[in-house]
Amino acid sequence: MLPVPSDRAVLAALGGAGYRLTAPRRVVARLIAGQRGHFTADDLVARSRTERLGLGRATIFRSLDILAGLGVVERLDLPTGDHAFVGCEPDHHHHLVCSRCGRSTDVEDSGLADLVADLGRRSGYQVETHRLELFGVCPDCQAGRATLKAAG
Amino acid sequence: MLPVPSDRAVLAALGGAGYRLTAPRRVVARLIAGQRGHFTADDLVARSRTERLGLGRATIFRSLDILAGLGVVERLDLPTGDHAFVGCEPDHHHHLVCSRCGRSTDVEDSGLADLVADLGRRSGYQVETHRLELFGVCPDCQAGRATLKAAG
DNA sequence: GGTCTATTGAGACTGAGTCTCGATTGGTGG
DNA sequence: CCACCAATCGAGACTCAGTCTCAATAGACC
Repeated sequence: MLPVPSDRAVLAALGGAGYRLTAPRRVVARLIAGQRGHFTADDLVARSRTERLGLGRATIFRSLDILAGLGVVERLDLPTGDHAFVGCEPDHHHHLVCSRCGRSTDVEDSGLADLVADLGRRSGYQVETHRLELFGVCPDCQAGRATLKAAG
Repeated sequence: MLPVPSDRAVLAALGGAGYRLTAPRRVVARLIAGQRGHFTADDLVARSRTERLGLGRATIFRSLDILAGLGVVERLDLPTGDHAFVGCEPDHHHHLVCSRCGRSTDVEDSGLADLVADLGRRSGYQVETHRLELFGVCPDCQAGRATLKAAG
């Protein structure tokens, strides 16, 4: 149940939206598919450098921008203040992020929608968007089966 | 019901925690107390400059750091990705932020704690912290009584 | 294969936030 | 009221994420 999209899924999303399937974008897709948990733009830049993939800094940021727009990855604000991304399914949901290994799990809205509607009603605000982020320790890490953040 | 702490409250929090009540910190307290909605560190830097308050950049960042630690202000991640702060009461709660005027309202946990506990139970995660941010249009702005973000 | 336009990469640039370090000052004891 | 000393300050250098520009490149479609 890893929320990591395959590189094919990433490319399909790009193609479906009318973006060109360029060589650099294929590489980015592969990098994202290789991420187990959340990752920063700079993680990808670093991998691109160490693995001599030849991706430009700007290209990585641009690609992530597009993919975030398509909902293939989602922006995440870590408690540290860092900006990160996670690969995910493109519908509205929230993230439960492991503070140890970085792996994240999608969480469906369940009762939250009601709660948000209720808060809106009581406050008089016309709520447009909301964001719920949960941070904790995943079952594997609790069990000591610590899966490292580093990906293949 | 503005969640803006008075400058006295800010100073009391500092003093109570053993921090010195220096002249620059009094100025920062006054600036924060004068903010109606959320504000960035740079907003304060800018006001300090235009009003010739003589605050150093580092001092403002340091003060905000301390105050965030004390719970007098809270860090906020705007949907734009910017980092901002809001003055607030120092207990656990969440923010409902007006996307038009920037004013924010504290929201108590109500049903959220249960929801979070439930999500934790179902996912197997041991949830440590969570963050809920709501963005929408406040009653005043809906009514056209647009209160500008700029403060006194 | 040729064309046309989206895309790319290098690198300059911006702006937030941090760090250093000598100068200053609040708070306390005398 | 004054002196003392650690906490704090400000200036400015620095770092690092993210953006922008622009000439060169390369998908997609014919």
